[in-house]
Amino acid sequence: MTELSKRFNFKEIDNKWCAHWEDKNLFHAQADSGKEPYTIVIPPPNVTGILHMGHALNNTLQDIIIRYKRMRGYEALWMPGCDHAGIATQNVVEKQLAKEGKKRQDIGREAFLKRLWEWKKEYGDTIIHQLKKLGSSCDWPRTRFTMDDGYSNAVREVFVRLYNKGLIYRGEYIINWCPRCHTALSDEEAEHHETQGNLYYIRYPFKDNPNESLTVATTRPETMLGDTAVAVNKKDKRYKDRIGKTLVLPLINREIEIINDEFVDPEFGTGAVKVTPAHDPNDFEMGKRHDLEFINIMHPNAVLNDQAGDFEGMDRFEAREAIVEALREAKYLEKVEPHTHAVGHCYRCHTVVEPYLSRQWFVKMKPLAKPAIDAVKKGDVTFYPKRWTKVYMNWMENIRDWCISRQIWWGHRIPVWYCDHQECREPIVSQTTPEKCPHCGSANLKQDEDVLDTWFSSWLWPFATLGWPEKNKDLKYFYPTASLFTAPEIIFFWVARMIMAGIEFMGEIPFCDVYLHGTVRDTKGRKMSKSLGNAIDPLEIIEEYGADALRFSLIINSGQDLYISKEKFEIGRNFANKMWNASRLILMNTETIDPSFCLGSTKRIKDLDLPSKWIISRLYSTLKKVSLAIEQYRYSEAESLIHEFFWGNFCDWYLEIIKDRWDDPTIQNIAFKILAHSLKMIHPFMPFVTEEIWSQCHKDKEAISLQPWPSDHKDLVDNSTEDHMQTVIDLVTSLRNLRAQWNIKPQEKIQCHLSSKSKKDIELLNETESVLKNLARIDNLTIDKKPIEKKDAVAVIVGNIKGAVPLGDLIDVKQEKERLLGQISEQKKVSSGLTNRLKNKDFLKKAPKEVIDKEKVRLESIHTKIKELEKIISGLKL
RNA sequence: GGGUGGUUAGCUCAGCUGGUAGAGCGUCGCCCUUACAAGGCGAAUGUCGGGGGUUCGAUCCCCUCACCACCCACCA
Repeated sequence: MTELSKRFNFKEIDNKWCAHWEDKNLFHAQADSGKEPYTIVIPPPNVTGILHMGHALNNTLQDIIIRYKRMRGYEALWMPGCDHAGIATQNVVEKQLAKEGKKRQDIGREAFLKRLWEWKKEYGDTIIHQLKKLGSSCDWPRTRFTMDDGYSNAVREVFVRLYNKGLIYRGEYIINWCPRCHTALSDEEAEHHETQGNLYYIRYPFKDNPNESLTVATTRPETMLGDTAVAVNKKDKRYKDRIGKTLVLPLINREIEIINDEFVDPEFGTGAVKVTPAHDPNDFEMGKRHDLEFINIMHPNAVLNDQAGDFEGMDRFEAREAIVEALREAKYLEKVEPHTHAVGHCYRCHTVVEPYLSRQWFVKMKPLAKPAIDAVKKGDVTFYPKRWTKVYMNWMENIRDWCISRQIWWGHRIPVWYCDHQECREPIVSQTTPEKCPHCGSANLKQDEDVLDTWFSSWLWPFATLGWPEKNKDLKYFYPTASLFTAPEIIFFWVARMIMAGIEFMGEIPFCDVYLHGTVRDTKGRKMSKSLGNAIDPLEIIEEYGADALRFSLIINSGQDLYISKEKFEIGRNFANKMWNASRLILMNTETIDPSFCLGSTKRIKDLDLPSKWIISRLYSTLKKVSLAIEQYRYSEAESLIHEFFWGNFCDWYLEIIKDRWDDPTIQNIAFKILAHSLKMIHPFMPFVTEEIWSQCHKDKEAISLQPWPSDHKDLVDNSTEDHMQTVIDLVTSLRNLRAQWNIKPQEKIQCHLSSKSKKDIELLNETESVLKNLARIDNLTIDKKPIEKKDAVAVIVGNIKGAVPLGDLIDVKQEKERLLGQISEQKKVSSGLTNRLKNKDFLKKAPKEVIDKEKVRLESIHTKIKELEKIISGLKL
């Protein structure tokens, strides 16, 4: 038929099909198709840079299911897009700017945003391009961005709705402040790392008796400058009568009171806590409880301010050392102990965050969390693997309010305006830019400078991408989505919040299944990252091995976390090449293909030879298992099944067996059809090779991407056929082993007599005579019911060929008998154990029915096995 | 401090409801047999982390210990 090149030239093919799919807009899904919808939304990659291996994995998983569902006849929509990634993207552009020696303030908000949009254009396009190279079958014309016009509209709508519902409020609280990014961070954005620090013990002298003092312990001594009390627990006998006394704060001589608070743990440190309400979340709470003064000692860049006395102008860590030194000199420092504790770091720039008092916008989360907890409890949303349910629940049940304002420029500006009139205190919260103040009518309004947390837009992704708040047919048809594929890292950031938003704004969960995949790591188990320099660039792998190889290799390794090195991609490359060459063989030998030929014609099946029946049965049993595995998100297993079938069964055995039978049109048709079905089955995993081969052998047909998934044929799955063929395979293997053991050259043929006691076996041997001859390279094969003499044979197989005993010499019947007797006594032991159990009343009472039935079946099978063995023994001739 | 996952062949991992251990890579033989050397055929290698328990039988279930990894947490 067609001449294909000897090696699979993936570069050419990848590009060809990439372009083809896009030109034909093959993956566009429409609301009025009349089919059942199947929707997934992409976890929008950040426009910070290029795709990494984690994205490759994530998107391959999604592409597999969406291609599969499309072939299954669903109106399959995969919504693509990117996330503006507020702080992250602003950071990279600021870095770029820094190279020119500028700060964002130097060029102003407008110019800075312009640069960000330029960046977004470039990197957004790159990311989409890379997704395409990976083979992702997204609905490209629908591509969305979390800051495009319609989307911004959705964000404002949500803000206004929540505000009006009383779920958004503004307040002064301790938040996580990144002194480098100059912005508030949510609790989730502060990453806690175990850090080696010190516990400093400091003496605070009493006012009325400076010779006496009370010792407090702290990890951040510099915050003492903002202390406005010392707290002890009244249950603590040591300090009970000190409550209410006054201390003098060293270095700055402020008078502070000793207060009682339940929070204090007498066991920790000295049992006395310095209270810094403006610089610690717990102290903040205590400060409110006791009406203490809040003294802010730092500028937003973590440099000490005028409250710091002599230390003004020092950076916080510089000040720490200086203060410790000063305390030491003044003999206030009692001791320093090493102490490891969890310190919060900015998730974007890894700067140590500072608990900082600041006025921010928050979302009240408890009311939103409740229905989202119920949805998971009820099973409306299911996590895969199951264990993540607990992680989700744990967070949701202890959820805290969400700080959503960020002091950066890149993002959705908070839709709040303030009137410059002193009396108009109420902020004006509005969908659209208000003309004038509703209270005083002044047109002098100023919009809030801050922008919203990135996730405040991302959490709307499943419906905002479909046009919400507009009520259109897309939204109605495609929402809710079916499944979400993402990394466990963002279960709180994103997954949980999407569930809450979906229920709150759509009245319905946003997705039914959440599949959390592993993290891609290097072979040492470290996370792949640019900064570590251990990242493997997916594009490089695509260049070197092909997109199919990348996809296949990633998925087959994807049970848990993936430990990836470059060599791991060979398995995919080799498999793609194998498919290519098997197809080449078939295409070279199939001149006369009957287009109406169908594997499923039962009439013909009966007359086929064993290997053909076998490969058809194997195809359909594999197909069934693969479908099930895909539906259950067990993709690596699906690939193993495919690999085993296509390579291990079809190529290694079937194609070898039919090698000299290509002139038979039935054989041609079978081989061709098996290939065609295999291509369909493999297509979701390796779209490029399969598309190319398909196009080579189905010139008149549409792309394989649009072909229906092969239908099930339960009637063609035949276990006994598979068993029989397995017997033949075992026999051939045994004979091959013998050849190897005896050092018989491959070219050399051997003579062989085969014999069996079983009539069925003899039939099987007769039926597969040519297979045996060819594959085991046997000349003069004779099949005899009787054991034969040594001088006539090189290999003798006696007994039931299922447990064939290949021997170079005439079989030692005595030895064989002993072996079998051993087996029998082993089986009898088990049988008596089982019998005892089945008589045991306790067991019968306690065990569930299925267990008892299973044991009964088991016992029965043991009995028949014993009988079989006995039969074989009686048949052994001495 | 709480939680989760892991510990199986030299390496990376399968092993779904308990029944005498599997794959890929690597290693070692023999083959350039015209689909494929990115290939074929064959071989070797495991007290299934330690200890205990349940069972006729445990890699699998229960307890316990050890180690590794990750997540969460306001003990200053």
